[in-house]
Amino acid sequence: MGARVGLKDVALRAGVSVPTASRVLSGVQRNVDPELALRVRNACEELGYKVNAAARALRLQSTDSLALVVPAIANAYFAELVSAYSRRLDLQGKRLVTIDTDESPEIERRQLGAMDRALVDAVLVVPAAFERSGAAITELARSNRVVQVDRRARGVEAPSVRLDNAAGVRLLVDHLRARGRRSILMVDAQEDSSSSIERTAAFRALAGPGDRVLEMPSFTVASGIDAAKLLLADPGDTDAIICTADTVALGLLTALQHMGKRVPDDYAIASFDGTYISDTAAPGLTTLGSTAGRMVEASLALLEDGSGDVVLKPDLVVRGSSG
Amino acid sequence: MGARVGLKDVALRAGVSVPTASRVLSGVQRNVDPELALRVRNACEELGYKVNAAARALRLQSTDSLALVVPAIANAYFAELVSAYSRRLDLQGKRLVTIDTDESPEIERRQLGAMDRALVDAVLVVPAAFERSGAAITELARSNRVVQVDRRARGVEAPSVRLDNAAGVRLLVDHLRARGRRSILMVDAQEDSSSSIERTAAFRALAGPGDRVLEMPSFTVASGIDAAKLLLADPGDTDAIICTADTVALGLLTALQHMGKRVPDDYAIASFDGTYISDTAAPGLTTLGSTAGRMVEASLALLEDGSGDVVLKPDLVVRGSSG
DNA sequence: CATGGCTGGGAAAAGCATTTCCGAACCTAA
DNA sequence: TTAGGTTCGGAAATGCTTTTCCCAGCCATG
Repeated sequence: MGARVGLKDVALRAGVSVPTASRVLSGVQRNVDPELALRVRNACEELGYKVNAAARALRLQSTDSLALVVPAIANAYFAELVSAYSRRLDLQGKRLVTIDTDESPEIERRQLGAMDRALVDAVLVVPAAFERSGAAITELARSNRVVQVDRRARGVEAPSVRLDNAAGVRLLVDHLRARGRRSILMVDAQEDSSSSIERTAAFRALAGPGDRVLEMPSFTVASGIDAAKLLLADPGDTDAIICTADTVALGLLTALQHMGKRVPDDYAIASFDGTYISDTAAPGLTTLGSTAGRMVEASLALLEDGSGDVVLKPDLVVRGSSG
Repeated sequence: MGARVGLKDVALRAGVSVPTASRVLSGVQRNVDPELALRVRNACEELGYKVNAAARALRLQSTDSLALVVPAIANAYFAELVSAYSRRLDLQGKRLVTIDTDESPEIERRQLGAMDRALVDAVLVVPAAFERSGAAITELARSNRVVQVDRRARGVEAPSVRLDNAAGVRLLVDHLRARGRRSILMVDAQEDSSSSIERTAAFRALAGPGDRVLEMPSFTVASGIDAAKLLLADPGDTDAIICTADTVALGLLTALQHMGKRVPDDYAIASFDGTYISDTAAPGLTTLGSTAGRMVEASLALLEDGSGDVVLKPDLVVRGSSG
């Protein structure tokens, strides 16, 4: 709405030159008479002037915003990641724009393709798939700074921050075995993602004869409920469960309880993300600690200094679900 | 990274003029020789050309993206709203950027202030607070198209889409009373928001002597758990509970069950949002049906045609939690 | 052969803010 | 009074794409 007002309109109204008005508004190359500065600011107010972000971005080759591309905002783990970035960047006076790819490499490709260096200064991306996300990310990395967060994609040069998933699996498996569990079921989802690939591979490497893996379609509470039904339909010797996401663990936990099973007595449960869910479930979920804060810091540092991968060591948070 | 390649570099390499290259890439004002078009496209490929979004936005006065400003992405209700918009706009070839204000009018003000017409074509905003969000939204509406979604702010002219909260409250209260419940507790949060104001007001207008309202700080599972503790510390005659958010209802439901109460026998529970949570909880939560889809459609229609408010009629979805 | 109708090229403007260059004006200190 | 410093204004360049204007070819049809 409204007649577009440009900086020259402001300058005209304030009775100053355009360079002077610009000096007043956008920092300082030279001192400006406070009287003139006031007139400029008043003129802005009266005319409702807002700097044109596109023109500014074009000239400055920078916006003060970063993009965060996540596969599923409805997953509590990513929602917490978004919040962590958002709060952190707000403190720096930067903005975060979040984009949801719905775990689809096609949507991801379209979104990344539209995101060149002009709209955001950098892109933090959680690749949807290990195999099929690489091309679009590599392409984007030609024209923009990119950091892969939490997951990565094959063949991409852009730096990454991620959890040491193998170490995480080891921590959980060792913990459950130390609690006397003999037969562990890993409930995973989104098996195309790098984190799932790493976790299931690590689990299989450690697994004994009674251990098995169950793949679900998505990281949702509903998947957890379905997993509980599948488990009880074919219980085997299973006495412990590792979920690769808190949302799945929550569904599994409540479904098992409603089907008359006791946790941790009948089934010990442990999970990966350390979201609010693990704290609020009853009993509390044994998980790996939340890495959101460290991921945020590490990825922002990578944006500054450049290359290399950061692999975060997990730590174990023991709660009631594992006995 | 890489030397910036502009359209003129592409034109040079393809051996055509800049206008011709532009014609090939960005639609059609005139027919172009297929042979030339191919040369242009090859040149783009070889040079890794990406159109500069800032320059394009500056010239065209439009980007193909909308902003959605939500108060708390971690709230399942808003997460589902984000997903719904995201999928819907992807079909139209548009992009959605999501911004989280953490329920803070200050963060909201900063974010909205930076969002002028150049970066996004329109802004869909869920105002954090009824009283304190108005100024920033009105200001933004001077230079950009704005629609208020789900909540609204006092004194803002921008059109809005929202639920008929009074009707929703009536539906839930009547349902619980029809099930024989005499004494209803409404558990609310984020009381500064317009939806909370409307819901609590409608509830108080219908309330009898045994009915009461409990205000919690946030729409989280943790708040639901805390509410359960508060309730059991002062049970009164309460035999039914209305939660103004599914996340709160989930925490409340599981906490009550773990404290030895039966749902719906001891407490009937009903909730507002119709998120996946209401489906997956056990027992299922009686709620109002999800309005995400209708909100998305109505708000996008408002962006096209202009003004007026849309108030959506709620419908009741009965599940096990209310008996 | 001539007139239209296409299509491509070159030049240029528009979109808007930022920044530099230089000249003009003014003030202070020697 | 003069040399030196400070500050503002005007003009112009830069960032890049899109679009218009007009001219020059080329083919086809009358």
